[in-house]
Amino acid sequence: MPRSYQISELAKAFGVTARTIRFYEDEGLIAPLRDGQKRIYRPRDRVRLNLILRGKRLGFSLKEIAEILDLYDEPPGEQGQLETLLNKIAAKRSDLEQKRQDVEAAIGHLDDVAAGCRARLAELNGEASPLRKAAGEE
Amino acid sequence: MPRSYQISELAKAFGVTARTIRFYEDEGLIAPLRDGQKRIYRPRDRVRLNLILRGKRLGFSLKEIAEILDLYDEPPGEQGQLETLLNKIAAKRSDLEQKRQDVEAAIGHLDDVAAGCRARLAELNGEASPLRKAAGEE
DNA sequence: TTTGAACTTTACCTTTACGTAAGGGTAAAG
DNA sequence: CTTTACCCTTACGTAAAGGTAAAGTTCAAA
Repeated sequence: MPRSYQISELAKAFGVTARTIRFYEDEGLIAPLRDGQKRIYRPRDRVRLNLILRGKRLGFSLKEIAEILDLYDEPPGEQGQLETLLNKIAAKRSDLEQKRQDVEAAIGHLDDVAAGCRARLAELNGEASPLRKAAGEE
Repeated sequence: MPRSYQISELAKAFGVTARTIRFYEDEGLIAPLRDGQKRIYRPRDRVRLNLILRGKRLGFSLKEIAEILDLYDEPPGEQGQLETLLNKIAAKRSDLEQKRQDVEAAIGHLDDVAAGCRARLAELNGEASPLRKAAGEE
C-alpha cells in the first residue's frame, strides 16, 4: 500500500486521464504535493479524487462538487460557522434525497418493463403452464 | 386536467425554458403534435419530459436519456429483439445501481459530518450532561 | 550518450446543452 | 387597426469539462 502515487498511477486506478486530474487541480478541487515539478499524490488526494468522481457520476457539476468537498474538510471552530455548515449540509442532503428518489423510481420503472418483456418471451415460447419454468426444465 | 398544453405551460410546469423543450425535440427526445406551426403537447409528451428531466438530475447525457426512453416505449414483437431489449435494460439498470450506491454513500457521509457538527455545537453550548437533550428541554 | 518513458506547461479544439438575440407569423383585446 | 401576448425558425454565443497537440524536462536503462 503505497503512501504516494504518480499522476498516471492515479489516472489508471480511476479510469481517467492525467489531463482530467490536472484539470481538477486547476479548478481547485485537489492539491497534490510537488517533488520539483512532479505532482505527488497522497492517500488523502486519492480519497478526494474518489469523491470527485462519485459526484460526477451523480451529475453534480465540478462547482457543486467543490462545495461538497468543502463541507467534508472544514472543521470550523465557531458556533455561527458550524450552523452555517449544518445548513449547507442540509441543502446538499436534500439534493441527494431527490437523486435517491429519482434513481429508485427509474429502477422500478425499468424492472416493470423488464418484467413485461419476460412475460412476452414466455408467451412466445409457448408457455402453456408457467409452472414448467419453475421445474427447471430445458 | 387539460388534454394538451402549449410549450410555455409545460415549460413553467417543469421549471425549464421553452428553448430547452424545443432543443429536446431537435435531439429527437420528444415529438409533439402540431397545430399549424404551433407545438401541441399531449400528456404522453409531459411524461416524456418528466423522464428526461429525471435523467438529467441523475447525470445522464441526453444521448443516454434517449436510449432509456427507447427502452420504455419499444414493445418489440420478435424474440431476438426482446432479448436484446432485456440486455439493454440490464445495462441501464446497473448504471442506476451504481448511482444508488453512490447516493447512499454520499448521504451517509454527509450525515456523519453533520453529526460531528452537532456534537461540537453541543460542546460549545456547555453540555455537561448530554442526557438533557434527550429529555427534551429548551 | 542517446533512447524511452515517465512527467511538465501552454494553448487551442471539441462536445454538450442550452442562452440569447433577430426577425417574423397569428389571434384576441382595446 | 394596432397593441399585446403568444408562437415560430435561424443562427450565433457560451460555459463546462475535458481532448489533443506542441515543445520541453528528467531520470533510468541500453
